[in-house]
Amino acid sequence: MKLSTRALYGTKALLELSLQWGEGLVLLKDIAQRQQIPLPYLQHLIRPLVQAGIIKSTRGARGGVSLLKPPEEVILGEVVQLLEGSIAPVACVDNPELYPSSDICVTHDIWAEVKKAMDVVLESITFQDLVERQRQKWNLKQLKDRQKQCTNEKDTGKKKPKNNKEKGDKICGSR
Amino acid sequence: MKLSTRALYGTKALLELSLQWGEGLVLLKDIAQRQQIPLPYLQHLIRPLVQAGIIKSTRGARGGVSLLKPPEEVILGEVVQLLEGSIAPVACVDNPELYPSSDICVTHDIWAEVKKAMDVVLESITFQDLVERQRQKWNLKQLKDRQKQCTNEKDTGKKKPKNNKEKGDKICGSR
DNA sequence: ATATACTTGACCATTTTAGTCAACAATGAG
DNA sequence: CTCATTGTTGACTAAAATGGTCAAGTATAT
Repeated sequence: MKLSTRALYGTKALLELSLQWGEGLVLLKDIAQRQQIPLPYLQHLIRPLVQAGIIKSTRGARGGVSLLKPPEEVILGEVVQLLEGSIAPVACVDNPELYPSSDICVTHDIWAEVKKAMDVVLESITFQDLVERQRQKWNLKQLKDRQKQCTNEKDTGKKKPKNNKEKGDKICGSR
Repeated sequence: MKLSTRALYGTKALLELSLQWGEGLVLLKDIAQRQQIPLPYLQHLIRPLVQAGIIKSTRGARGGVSLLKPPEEVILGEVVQLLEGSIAPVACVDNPELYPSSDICVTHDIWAEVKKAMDVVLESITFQDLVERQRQKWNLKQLKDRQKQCTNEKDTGKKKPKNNKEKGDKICGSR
């Protein structure tokens, strides 16, 4: 029941784009570096998103990619569907007509319920939600770091604003 | 996000055993035939269930397998876990400590929510539930078949009780 | 003894995954 | 115009996972 790296990387890439919504084009190279995704792989995996009209891409010098719609209109469920295909635990949940015994098979119903539960979550989340959650996380972390600093330095009054670039971290979800 | 055939087959096998709870030992051969599972494969895949103490097995003539606990005490979630391993969409959901960036990664939180939603469903279902659902399905089907028969035969009064063996059907979930 | 059933370990073909590489096409800057 | 830049496309591939099979072994009832 694992998601492929496509869905994981793709979601992260879209989160990057969402965070920079309204700031023009973003280089795939930069996304790849920030999210630790092999560039040539990223170039391939975003294809479905471009074709579905979620991402706009511009070639050539000063080119790049960007969201085509505001983050609040991009549904996580739709994105995962595009990157991963159906998240149904079994194929017969998607098209029961191909499986004659689906209508008398109780396990079929169960897997359909599992899929439904996942859908409820994925369809309820937009990339704007992700953006807000991310910013909140950063704020929390900043706060915690500052507190730690204060206790360490016995409250010297020095203020070191923390920068948001998180480089070199092992990416959660990569294998 | 597909389940492996192990989880699918294993669940079906346990459903068979649950349906025959209290009726002594069941032959793997019979389960394999009824659920269209290759016998040697079935023999392997139920191993974790035996080791976990969900299934009891007896070798030799007049041997077979059976449930060790009543179906209402066998949780679907536990079974899937045993057959499939964790259903977490990404490994870092299970052990965030291995992934340093988990605490600042919003996508991590999302996949954790997805897993939680699946867990709620899977942990709430016992094999007794499956048994009851299955029997209800059979009853419904019987009813429908009888109605169809009546309209076809212009109510001749003839009663052909339908047998429950569903042979030759393509199994839902098999690839 | 022997037929019956589950057990165990080794093995294997196919498919999927996670990429890489190279050639190409479009675009802007100088 | 041309050249560096940046995304596009298709072919290719190593490694892992999947979905089994096969054979030898062990326990049990008759």
